[in-house]
Amino acid sequence: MRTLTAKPCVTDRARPATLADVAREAGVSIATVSRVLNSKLAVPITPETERRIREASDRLGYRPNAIARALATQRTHTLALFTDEMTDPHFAQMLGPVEQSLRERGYRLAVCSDIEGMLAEGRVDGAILLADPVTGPARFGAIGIPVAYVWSASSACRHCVSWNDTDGAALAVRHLSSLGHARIAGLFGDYPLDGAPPDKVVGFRAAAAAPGAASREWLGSLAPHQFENGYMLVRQALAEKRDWTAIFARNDYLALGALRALREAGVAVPEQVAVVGYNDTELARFADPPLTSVRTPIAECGALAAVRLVEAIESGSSQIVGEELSMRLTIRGSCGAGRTAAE
Amino acid sequence: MRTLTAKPCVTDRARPATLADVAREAGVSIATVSRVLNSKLAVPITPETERRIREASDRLGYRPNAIARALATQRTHTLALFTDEMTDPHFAQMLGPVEQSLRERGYRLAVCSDIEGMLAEGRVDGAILLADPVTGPARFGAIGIPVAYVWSASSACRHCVSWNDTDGAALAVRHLSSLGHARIAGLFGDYPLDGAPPDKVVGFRAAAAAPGAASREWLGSLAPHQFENGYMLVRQALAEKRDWTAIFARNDYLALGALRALREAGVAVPEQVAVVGYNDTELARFADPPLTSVRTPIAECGALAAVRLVEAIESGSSQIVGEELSMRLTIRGSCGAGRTAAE
DNA sequence: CTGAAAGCGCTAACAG
DNA sequence: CTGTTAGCGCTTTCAG
Repeated sequence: MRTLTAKPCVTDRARPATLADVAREAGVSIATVSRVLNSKLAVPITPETERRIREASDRLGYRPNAIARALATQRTHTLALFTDEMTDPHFAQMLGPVEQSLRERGYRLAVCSDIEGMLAEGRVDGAILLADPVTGPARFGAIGIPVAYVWSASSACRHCVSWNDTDGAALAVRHLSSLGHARIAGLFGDYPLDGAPPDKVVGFRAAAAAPGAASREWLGSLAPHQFENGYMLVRQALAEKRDWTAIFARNDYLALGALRALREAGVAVPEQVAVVGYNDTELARFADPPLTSVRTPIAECGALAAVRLVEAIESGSSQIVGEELSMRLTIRGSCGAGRTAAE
Repeated sequence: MRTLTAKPCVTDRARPATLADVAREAGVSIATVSRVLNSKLAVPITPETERRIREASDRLGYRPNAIARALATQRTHTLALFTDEMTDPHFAQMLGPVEQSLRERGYRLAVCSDIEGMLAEGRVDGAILLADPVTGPARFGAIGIPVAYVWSASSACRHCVSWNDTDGAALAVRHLSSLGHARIAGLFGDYPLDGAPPDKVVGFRAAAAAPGAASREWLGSLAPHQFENGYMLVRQALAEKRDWTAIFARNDYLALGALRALREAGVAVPEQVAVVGYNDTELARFADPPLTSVRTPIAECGALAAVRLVEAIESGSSQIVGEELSMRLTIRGSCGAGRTAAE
């Protein structure tokens, strides 16, 4: 019985073949084998020698040992991906693209929720950090390897491939305005009130401050989970006078909670109240009505960060050049676009 | 200004301190440093020597180089996690637990959608494969390192930490039966009709074949995406006589599509038709009505696979001992439990 | 064009 | 109790 993989593996001993094995088999030195098999052939090689080596290599099923190579070259061809939110659907959007982007360039991906260690242990050549580039350095310490932050940034910053939540919120609000909504509620739920307000709040306020507009914000934590919290906050708001016609939610969970509260109260979406969410997760797509949601370019940012990091590493520079990718709005049923003349 | 991380890093040179640096600084041999810092102190050390070494180590901010250690010990302390479905919410359930489980044991996680290479390059000590243990070996070839499959298996198999989709489907159907449903539809959508039917279909058929019961199956691909397909299939079924009172869907996407079609047709869930999904993803939790869904223990399987793999690696055995974890049903509103006397 | 030899940073006998 | 000495498997001068 043959195995179905291509790799011939005549020698079935446990230990995989090494350069020395191939060299012995081909009757040449280990240096020559290394040149033929791994260097870019900057050095000329006799065709006959090369043939013998390749044959021997195939026969033994030789595969270079990445660890040994890494030790010799001081390059692991591995990047770390750090996040606190391993199970967040927003994060899930980027994992695949990052891994693929790296693989295409001959790199591998190590994911970790504990970046300290990883970085100092020489296991990776660089790191993609899903973390705030402002507070990150204090948290991760001086990192000896190139890093790329992937995060929302109000202004493009040097090591960061970013999107802009201020823009994102404004995009949503302007869209609602263009649909005729003048009284828009911001559903923000719970966030630390000390310190500067989050970007989304800033963007919301700026865009909702248009002439003739009246905005309000729903804050606080009525329930531990975002969905329930959104539900409770909107329910509470519905108990009062409904002098608002649209809701902008800080994320899809809150928006879904709002949708639930509205339906329960018999308020039609989008006819009576329009709703826009944030992050454009799968939840938005399958909500009923389908949720219009602000789409962050997190996947594209991740892939771009990966590319930039590889470039930086291979060019020997210790910093990546940042870039801000633009936000988009995924329009579905919950905002009522397509039902009015506007936009 | 001080950095906020604990690691003192007095020497700000680019290259991190090595064992040799510490040895020189402490005036001892490199072997002694290695003993003090890394071995389990099986060998007794003079307290004074140890103190000097630890001081020197701290002063230089020494961190052992994982690559060099891996080369010397032939152990990378890294496991690979392979999956084809990097962005699947079902997969997302396991990523966090696996990473954490490994981290607690001093291992790291490399995710990859291309396992070949990874395995042969000596980068990892073992691999968790989200793949069918029956077809996997042919696909991945003879793998030289311990692997743990994580998958649904009809019968417990040696290298597999599994759950059982046959049981899962039966669990859902029996639950519906216990609620009084005798005519249950299986919403399976598209699956290859050559070869043996999928476990869920088998489980459905077995459980739905109870005396007095009448089951039917909705198959086919009316739309490319599962959600739309579920929607279309149910819509089509609704156009005919509705002689069924419950739907068991092969996954949450299909179930959500069903929910949409039912609502659109004015059929009340769960009053007129009960619906049960599969995988218990976030989508189920936030559906309206909240979707009762079969919960696979994929996260627990992943974590257990990680543990077993570490055990196998550290005990030198090349195979893990498999185990089957049991299925559960997460009961929410869509099945109508709690509204009837039954169960 | 090819081989010998010196590491990469660390571990693990083996002496002393 | 501590130091010396081989490697782990590969890359990379430097000779020839």
